[in-house]
Amino acid sequence: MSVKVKKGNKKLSSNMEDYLEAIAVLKKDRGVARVGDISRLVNVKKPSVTSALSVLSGKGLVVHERYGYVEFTPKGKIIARGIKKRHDMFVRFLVDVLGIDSQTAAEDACRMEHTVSSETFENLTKFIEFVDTHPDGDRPEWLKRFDHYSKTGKRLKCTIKEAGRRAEE
Amino acid sequence: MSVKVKKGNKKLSSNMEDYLEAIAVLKKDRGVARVGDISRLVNVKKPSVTSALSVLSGKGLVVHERYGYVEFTPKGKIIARGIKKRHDMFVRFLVDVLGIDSQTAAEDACRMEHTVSSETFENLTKFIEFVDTHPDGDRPEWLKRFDHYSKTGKRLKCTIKEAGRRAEE
DNA sequence: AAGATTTGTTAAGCTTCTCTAACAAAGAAA
DNA sequence: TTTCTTTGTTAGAGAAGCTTAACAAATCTT
Repeated sequence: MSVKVKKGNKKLSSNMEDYLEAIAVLKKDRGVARVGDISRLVNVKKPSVTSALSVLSGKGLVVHERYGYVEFTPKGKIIARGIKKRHDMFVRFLVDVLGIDSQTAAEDACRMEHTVSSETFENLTKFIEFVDTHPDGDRPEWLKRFDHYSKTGKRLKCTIKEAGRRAEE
Repeated sequence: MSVKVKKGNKKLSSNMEDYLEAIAVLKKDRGVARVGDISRLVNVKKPSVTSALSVLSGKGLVVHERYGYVEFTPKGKIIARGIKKRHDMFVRFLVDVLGIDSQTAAEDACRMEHTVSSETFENLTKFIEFVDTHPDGDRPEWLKRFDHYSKTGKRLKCTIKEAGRRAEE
């Protein structure tokens, strides 16, 4: 016989993901997460936070007693960690590869992080790893070429060093 | 003295962008866009399309008379073109760079395309250009290295040709 | 042309998420 | 402790978008 209780096992909306993420950030930065801080971070009014918390609570992701701090359940903590991972990954891609300024990157990441399939997430992660763990020097040669292409619209046919020498002429 | 008519100049919601995009696709593929086809493409019921069309109509982006085909206004056509550009660019990135299968890439692109800032869009466009207009051969050497890294988790320290030779051993 | 089928619209209602206004609890200060 | 201030909650309402059910127009068939 089937269970009647709402399981709340559906996928989270991106709004709810935002709340979870904000809570994670606050707990990390200040130790505790309070309604007012969440509302500031997510950029909504406090009543919206209260109602979001009751939703998340219903899904078994946070614990929140009236007028108290917000805590994660173990399940909530795991999900929040996953969200943060995706977020950071996007920021890294936008900043490290595309050269977006970190302010804009953070904003874009906040929106993009809710939309990717796990395939894309995985491959993008690998891509960033590939870039960031590059052996020779901080930044791969080809990315330096991209930087140049991005700035000037022109391809470098030679190495950066040669280009540097030329530029000095 | 200020105009009282609703100008409808606000930014489009991503839902409305989806409708515009669907209309563009249909007009391109079949010459005309009808409510039923749009509803299938966007994956909503027909009444949702009808009401979306009245919104888009109110914003001066489409023309739609009862029981008739849907047409773009000049303004609508321009906007739809922009949306399609972003969409295609994402698909190219996901497929050409990350190696996502085109089915998943299309789905992801549909969601991601609504979320990027113009900075990110521009830089991502440049990045794709940089990749796709690579001079020597179809695919840049470093991307081949990424493909390998992605598949095996191991970096190639040598050229692909050498790796190929090794693999044959 | 008459009826049957397909296609589109209207009406009404639900869900999610937001807001403002008003109130209640907690904490700080007197 | 009584009052003031800050913080949080409740209630009520509204925007967007979606759905189903019922109806109307258009099109196809014969």
